Amino acid sequence: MKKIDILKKLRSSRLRPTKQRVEIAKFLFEREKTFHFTVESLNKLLTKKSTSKIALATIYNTVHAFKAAGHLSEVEVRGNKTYFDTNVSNHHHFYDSETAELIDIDANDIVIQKIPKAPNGKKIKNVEVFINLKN
Amino acid sequence: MKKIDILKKLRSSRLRPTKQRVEIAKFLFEREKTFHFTVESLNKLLTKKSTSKIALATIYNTVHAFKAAGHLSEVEVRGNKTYFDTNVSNHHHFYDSETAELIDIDANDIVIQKIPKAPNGKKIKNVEVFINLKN
DNA sequence: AGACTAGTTTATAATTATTCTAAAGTGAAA
DNA sequence: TTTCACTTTAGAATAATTATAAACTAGTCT
Ligand SMILES: [Mn+2]
Ligand SMILES: [Mn+2]
Ligand SMILES: [Zn+2]
Ligand SMILES: [Zn+2]
Repeated sequence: MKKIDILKKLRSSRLRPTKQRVEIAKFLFEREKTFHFTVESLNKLLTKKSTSKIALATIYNTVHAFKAAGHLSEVEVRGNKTYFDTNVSNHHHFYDSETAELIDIDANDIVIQKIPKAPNGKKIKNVEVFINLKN
Repeated sequence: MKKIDILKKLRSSRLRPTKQRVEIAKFLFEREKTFHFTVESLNKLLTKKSTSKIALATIYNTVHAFKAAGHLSEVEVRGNKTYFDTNVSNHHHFYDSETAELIDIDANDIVIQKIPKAPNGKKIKNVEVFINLKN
């Protein structure tokens, strides 16, 4: 994804392409593979990479704005930190608790044969599978 | 589960059956159905139910001790609070984000037909399925 | 360009969940 | 009963996140 696309991406979701947002968006979206991160880890990586430092509150704001715009998804894993995911399609995860690392599993690589019906008055929104790993 | 069993349960895991532990254990384990809770919700329910109040730190200590002893499991759900579960067998969950409620799904009620193999050098510890609900 | 304004960033304070500390209390072994 | 390792407790500390409010800025309007 090139810079012009980053600007389009931001503008199309009514997010002003500020210096900070562009820098964060480039870091997050200009890559081939899915990126899983916490606000803390993103902050560290951005600090290392760039000269201008972005306030932690801005990283929180930006990540939440990107999530609200559908550019990021939130992943639930064990622990008290919130994980985000640049892969916003329906997919699953390996979770390696040794390294606290997530690895994507394509939705097609897991086939569920039997599934219970939703409780009365409720519908199934989506199904998430976590495969916990050990050594 | 009767009181005598509670005492056995505690003693068998080398946990002294103190007044607080017995009270919490009775509240958690003397019930038919699975109970899902956070430390905060447990604290509120215990405060409402009982006359003697138990310190929050004790509830944290006790819940962690019960978990370490295998009497409780921890469930990962969206949100920043840790959820615990009196069902320690391998099972799955519905998650109702409207009510922040978990509902058990028996392991046999979900059959997975196709599953990817674990990354190199890793093994599959277990598979957890979350079925997110909507109205 | 210059002024305007709503949206944004930032440092800092506040909040929430959880863990730590260390002093007082207690179960149970001897 | 005495003893002591284990437990409880109030309160402090830490960690993650959100709120506040003042300063800044992108885009619009002349
Ligand atoms: Mn969580
Ligand atoms: Mn937290
Ligand atoms: Zn992912
Ligand atoms: Zn359960």
